[in-house]
Amino acid sequence: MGYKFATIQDVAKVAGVSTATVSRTLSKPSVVAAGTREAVRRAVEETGYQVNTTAANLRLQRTGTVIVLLPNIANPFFSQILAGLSLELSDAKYGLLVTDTQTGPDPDARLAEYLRFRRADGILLFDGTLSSQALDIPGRPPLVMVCEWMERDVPTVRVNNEHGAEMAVDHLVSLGHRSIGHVTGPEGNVLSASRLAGYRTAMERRGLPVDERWVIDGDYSMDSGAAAGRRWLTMEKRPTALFLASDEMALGFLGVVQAAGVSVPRDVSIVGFDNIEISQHLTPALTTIRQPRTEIGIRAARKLLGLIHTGSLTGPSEVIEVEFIERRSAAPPPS
Amino acid sequence: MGYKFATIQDVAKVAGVSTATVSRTLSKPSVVAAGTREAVRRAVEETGYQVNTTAANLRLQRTGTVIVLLPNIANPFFSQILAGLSLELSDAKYGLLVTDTQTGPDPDARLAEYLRFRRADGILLFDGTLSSQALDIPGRPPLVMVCEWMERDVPTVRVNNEHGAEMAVDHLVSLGHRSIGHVTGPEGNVLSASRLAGYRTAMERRGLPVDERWVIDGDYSMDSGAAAGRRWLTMEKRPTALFLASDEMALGFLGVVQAAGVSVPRDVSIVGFDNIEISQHLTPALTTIRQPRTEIGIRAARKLLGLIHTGSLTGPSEVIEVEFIERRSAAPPPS
DNA sequence: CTGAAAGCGCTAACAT
DNA sequence: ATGTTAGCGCTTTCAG
Repeated sequence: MGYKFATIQDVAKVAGVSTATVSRTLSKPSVVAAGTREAVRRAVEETGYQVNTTAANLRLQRTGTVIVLLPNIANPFFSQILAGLSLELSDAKYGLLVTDTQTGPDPDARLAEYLRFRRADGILLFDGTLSSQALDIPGRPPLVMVCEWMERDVPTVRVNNEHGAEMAVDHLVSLGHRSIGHVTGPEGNVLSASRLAGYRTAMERRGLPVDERWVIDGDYSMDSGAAAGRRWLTMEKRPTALFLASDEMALGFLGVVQAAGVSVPRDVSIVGFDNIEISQHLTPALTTIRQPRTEIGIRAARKLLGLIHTGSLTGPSEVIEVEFIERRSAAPPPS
Repeated sequence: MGYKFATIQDVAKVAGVSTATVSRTLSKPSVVAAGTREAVRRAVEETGYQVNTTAANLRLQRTGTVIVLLPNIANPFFSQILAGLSLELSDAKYGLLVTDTQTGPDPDARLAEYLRFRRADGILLFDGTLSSQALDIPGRPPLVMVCEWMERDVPTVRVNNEHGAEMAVDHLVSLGHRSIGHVTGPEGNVLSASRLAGYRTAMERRGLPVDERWVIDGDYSMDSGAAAGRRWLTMEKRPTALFLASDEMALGFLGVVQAAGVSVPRDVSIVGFDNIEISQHLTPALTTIRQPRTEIGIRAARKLLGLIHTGSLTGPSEVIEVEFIERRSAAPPPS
């Protein structure tokens, strides 16, 4: 505190020019004479001048920051996406304001509140539980939904969940499985729904019946995966393979059935979704569907920057492809 | 874009008072008459006024944001700390500007660059590789080092690593182990050093010799844990137990030795450090040392807010206690 | 090519 | 208790 930063005035004085010239030299060097430019450059050096972003932003009627609304900051799934975002946004000189919708009031109120006292130039929304009308705020900045989506013309960056699910099931089928179960994500979630849809589509396409008892409710968490494992153990007619809608659930499942003396993949095959970091280190290493998280972050950031630039609130959506990763948790069914 | 936000002038006009009164009503309501206060309140409602933080910050000579410098945003270990930070800082109406030191130039340059064009009111530093002189920037805001620390009077919030290591080793000793190995964190890191020191202290205190071949280099990653596992498998005189400086390494270790047909904890006992989320779901569930991450975040945020408030750059450091968590990966040695 | 000057929206002396 | 006013530091017309 108490330290006085050099201002553009100081630079102007030292360089013997006006503040306008200093400002121009810094933002559009081409329009000032080479000699002046050089004098300003020296003065900047001498004074140690650093632009005051707050003042510039006030003048330019912008904030220089982008808000990221996450359902839960603590979820590691988001951290890598965040890395991608950060990369792209800091290149564009935007700050990343991270907050989560879990603490405090509901997402709608949260978004409104956040917009209230901290205007941002753009919003990246990872929370699918936000209601459609929460977006009808006059003067709201452009927004991109990431991973989630809603019934509304909101620009979205997401992953091809259906295709991922189909690849998972196809793999199991090609190994010879005919009774294939599915552990779902939380109900009412578009991601869960599309993974489930992909599962059904693939089964149908291969002419395989789906026994509804094989479709087990989950919520992406390890605990729900463990519960699914206990459920599977008590079934009288167990499916020989399962596609689980998240790696975390696969982990929970694996722990429970292995503890019960079941061998994976000898006795049961499993395929997860996400390719979280631990998956490759499990025993057996988990066969899964990779979501390119850093790329999701980068693409989302670019899309938002584009909207900010053009000042538009709507735009096309992007679907990013997923990748099937074969490891050791799926094998032919026991004969 | 194009949308015009209500300003304090608009509110003043509607309420029939001056802008100063509006401002006062909003920040120090007690000093304005009840009637006026009510009129302003109504005018705010009517106009939909929201304070422009940028303007307020410019006027108040502050930025309203805190920078968080992480070595690697994508590391899930930090995400929960981030959640704690976010909680505390958003209560205090501070924004959280997250960036990582891994992308781009070295941490020193990174810090300098960040301070240059985006002044913050405070810094939370999680990167121990920053050099001491990088902090000697005139006018630099207060800074708190989190988890890491350095030879310098910088306020720090960290965890009692020595004690955690000692508890881990003590537990193994009390189970009857006498040959106990250690897999270290990366070299030159204060955390690694203090966990190693705790290990040596505990061994010495119990009168147990440390065979230097039992001290295996690691770097916290699963891969290095797996390497340690392979190393352990080839030893002619294997230690019956290991304390690993991170849960991730314990995971890697576990995968490798289990794949080789070794049973944990029957054939070898292991204790990790961190209590990452998966640890409780492993088979066997991992005995470990818990770091209270949310609390670390909260305490760090509070300390920084305190410094910002008092305008001081130095202050006492805090050490947060860790907790021993007994699960199933450690048992008496094979007889 | 450069300078003068207005003004972004707000807060805090200072005056009443 | 309230109003007047200066000014935070910057960018950008508009003149010259």
